[in-house]
Amino acid sequence: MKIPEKTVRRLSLYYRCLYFLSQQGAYNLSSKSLADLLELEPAQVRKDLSYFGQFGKKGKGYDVLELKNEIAKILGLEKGRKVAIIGIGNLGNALLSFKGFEVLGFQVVAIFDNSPNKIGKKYHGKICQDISAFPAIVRREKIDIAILTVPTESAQEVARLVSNSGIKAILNFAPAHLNVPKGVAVSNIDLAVELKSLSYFAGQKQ
Amino acid sequence: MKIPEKTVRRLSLYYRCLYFLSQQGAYNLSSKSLADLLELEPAQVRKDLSYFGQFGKKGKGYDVLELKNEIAKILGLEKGRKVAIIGIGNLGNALLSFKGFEVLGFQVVAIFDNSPNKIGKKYHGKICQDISAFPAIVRREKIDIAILTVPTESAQEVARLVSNSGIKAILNFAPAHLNVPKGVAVSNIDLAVELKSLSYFAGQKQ
DNA sequence: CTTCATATGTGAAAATATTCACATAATTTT
DNA sequence: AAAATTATGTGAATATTTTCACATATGAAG
Repeated sequence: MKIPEKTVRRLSLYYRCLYFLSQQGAYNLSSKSLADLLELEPAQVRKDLSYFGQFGKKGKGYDVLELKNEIAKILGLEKGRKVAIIGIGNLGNALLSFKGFEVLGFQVVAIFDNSPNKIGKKYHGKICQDISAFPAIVRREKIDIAILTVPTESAQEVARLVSNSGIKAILNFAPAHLNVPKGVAVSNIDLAVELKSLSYFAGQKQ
Repeated sequence: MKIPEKTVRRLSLYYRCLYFLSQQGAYNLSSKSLADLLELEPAQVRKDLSYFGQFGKKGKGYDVLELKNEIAKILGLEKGRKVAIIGIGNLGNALLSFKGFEVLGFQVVAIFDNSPNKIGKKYHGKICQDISAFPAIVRREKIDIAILTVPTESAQEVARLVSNSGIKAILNFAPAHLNVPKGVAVSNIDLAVELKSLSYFAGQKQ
């Protein structure tokens, strides 16, 4: 069955809540209490989960830890996804310094650039590789996700290289629409889009 | 009329395309060519624009510069939105070093933190202010948008302070759901959500 | 053991969003 | 100047997503 992308995004949010709740020692919760935390409808939570199975108990609710683990399984988090960062500029470096990857279950196994000044140098303990070695290293290291922090001009070219290397998921920070083959998922993080949307709503509301 | 949020987000994408096209000297385009650039349907483009007026010419298409300016007007970009950054850690600093704000038509007019070590110090030419001065400075500087780069634990508290100061738009980088009064727009940029969604699709596709 | 309260899972209904298809008009071609 | 081509704007149709509402099951209380 085709799962709505919004459902998948909400699963990440559910996971975050369940993670915090489990840390706080909660062991049971209802779709209503989870929904309340995220300002959603209880039915939405139940419908989202129902795409993947039956995880609750009637009259009782969900076991926090169990549901958290089920969602981790659905999202493929228990596999310990391997990530590559391409483009070691300001943003790439900032991401490298981000300690949260491990906690999230992601592992940065390789970093790439095309600048001779950077190739071979160490950044946060990792040696920057030549982007031309990308396809080989993807295969060797079994990389799952590529994070693109390259200049806008080269984003499309790099996206093609990445797709051709067999990567199925790209997180793109460049403000550009990437054309990729069917079967490759692209998420875009675009500060400009967020700010402009907010600008609209700032003018609108009230 | 209530405009779909997805429409507003697409307007930002249209704007970006139009900006590039105008730089390349293009002066006219059809809904089809704009749609092709973003892998959308032409009817989608026309419908999105139709919420705000009639900007095209039958048999001809749209004037690139004119449409770009119309969208800027719709999004409130010609007003030169004023932005504050709250939380001058790694991420806040990285954003401060981002040169793109001005190009986007946004202006960082104030930066805030609550740490005595940071208050009064200069970061990228701007003096870090005490967060407790936020409400007064918002009013004085007429700030439109607050960017939150604070730790997850304090995000909700800061969001409340920000909302109470009359801010109508928040860009939140903390991995937390913010409860804000109706009328305040929140956009979330959450690396974890993006990575987890991609993890799902990386497992799925092919 | 029976009743009451709680809460899931899910078809059906409602609400939203997208796409179709066409009347209309501008432009180009012959 | 007529015909052909192009392309908008928009109601209607379709598709998708969300919400409702209820049958069903569990646990607690009396």
